[in-house]
Amino acid sequence: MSPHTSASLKALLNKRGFRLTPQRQTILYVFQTLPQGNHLSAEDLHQILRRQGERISLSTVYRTLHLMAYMGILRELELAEGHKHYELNSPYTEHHHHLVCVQCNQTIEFKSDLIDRIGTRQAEAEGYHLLDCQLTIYGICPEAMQRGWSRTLPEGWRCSQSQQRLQRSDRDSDSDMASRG
Amino acid sequence: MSPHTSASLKALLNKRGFRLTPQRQTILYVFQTLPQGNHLSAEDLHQILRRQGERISLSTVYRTLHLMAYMGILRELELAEGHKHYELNSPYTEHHHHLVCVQCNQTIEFKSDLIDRIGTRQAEAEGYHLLDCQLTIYGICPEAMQRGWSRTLPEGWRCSQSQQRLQRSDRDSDSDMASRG
DNA sequence: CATTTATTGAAAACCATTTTCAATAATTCT
DNA sequence: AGAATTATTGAAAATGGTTTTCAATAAATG
Ligand SMILES: [Mn+2]
Ligand SMILES: [Mn+2]
Ligand SMILES: [Zn+2]
Ligand SMILES: [Zn+2]
Repeated sequence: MSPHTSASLKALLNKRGFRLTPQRQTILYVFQTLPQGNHLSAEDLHQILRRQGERISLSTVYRTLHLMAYMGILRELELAEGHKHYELNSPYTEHHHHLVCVQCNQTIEFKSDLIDRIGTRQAEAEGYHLLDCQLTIYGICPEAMQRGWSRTLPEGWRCSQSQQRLQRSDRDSDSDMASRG
Repeated sequence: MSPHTSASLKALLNKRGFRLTPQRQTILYVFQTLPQGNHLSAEDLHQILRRQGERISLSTVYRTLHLMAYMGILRELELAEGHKHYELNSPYTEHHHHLVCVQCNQTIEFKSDLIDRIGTRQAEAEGYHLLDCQLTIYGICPEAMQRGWSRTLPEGWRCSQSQQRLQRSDRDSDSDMASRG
């Protein structure tokens, strides 16, 4: 599907009583020209904007992200600890899922119609109006493992979600765990 | 698989240099006796504890949640805006996924070996050490829709993530959007 | 062009979570 | 068992991402 033009964005906004502002146009443009596979936090976006000479306040960045996620233009993702990430939503970008390293936050995208179908079916089955479905796989990337990241999980464990940030006292055995995401 | 006893928990902790404390035992017990399908935030857990007469500080609650998630005893979930939720992890609870209403936060669990298999395969394919994979489906529950929650997404849209909390000014058309998760 | 009212930026407020630090207590070591 | 070691705790302060406030500005509408 074709990306939004100023006109189509304006129409979309006005239809709901919102207004087209230069700030919103600029922010959408950042996402539209962002290489596939990039995911921006509010702070990321704010940095990019000021690097481009735009002077859009952080408040407006947050407000615009919310607005566009609400309108379905952006998709909100929980990829890292502490802050959300955003990307263009389908159908402007193909719907996909994420595999993310809890150590270094490297993120790999992958598609799966099967998962999308399961998500759709499940929502239907419960009478829900589907908004989004995202399979997020958490793991440790090969590089992080080489870098000495070990996790001996209790025997029998099949799937266990990791956590950064334990107490300071963990420097010995799991030294890099204390690092911030 | 059998749940943790004080002894097995102690062994698990000591193996990594952690210690068994009454607080940790108590917190694990709360999760073990929690009805399937319940998901606790740090604050939830803290409330339950003090209702039970236990006087465990909120700091310790947070620390214990992190520790147990790190050890794979608990699973960390992103079900609502603003705070994480925790539940017993597999294999003590069967691995499953979630369908959640972005309006009222009602959460429905469902199993899917197919998804688990896709997650496992995908992690393997990239050489990742798998920690967890969770399909989270966001939608609007039937009750919320009846309650007048509408969302006309742009035509062609297939999957779009919703957002609470827009500007104050949205009271008119989407009045209940401003409510907190 | 005038009117209405959504939007913006700057600063302050918020609030879930984390950290600090001194006191306490679980483990380990005689 | 008792002493030594050091992980853990609670209370309070700090943090940091996000939200709100509010007066000024500027889209939209007619
Ligand atoms: Mn993506
Ligand atoms: Mn669950
Ligand atoms: Zn990594
Ligand atoms: Zn609902």
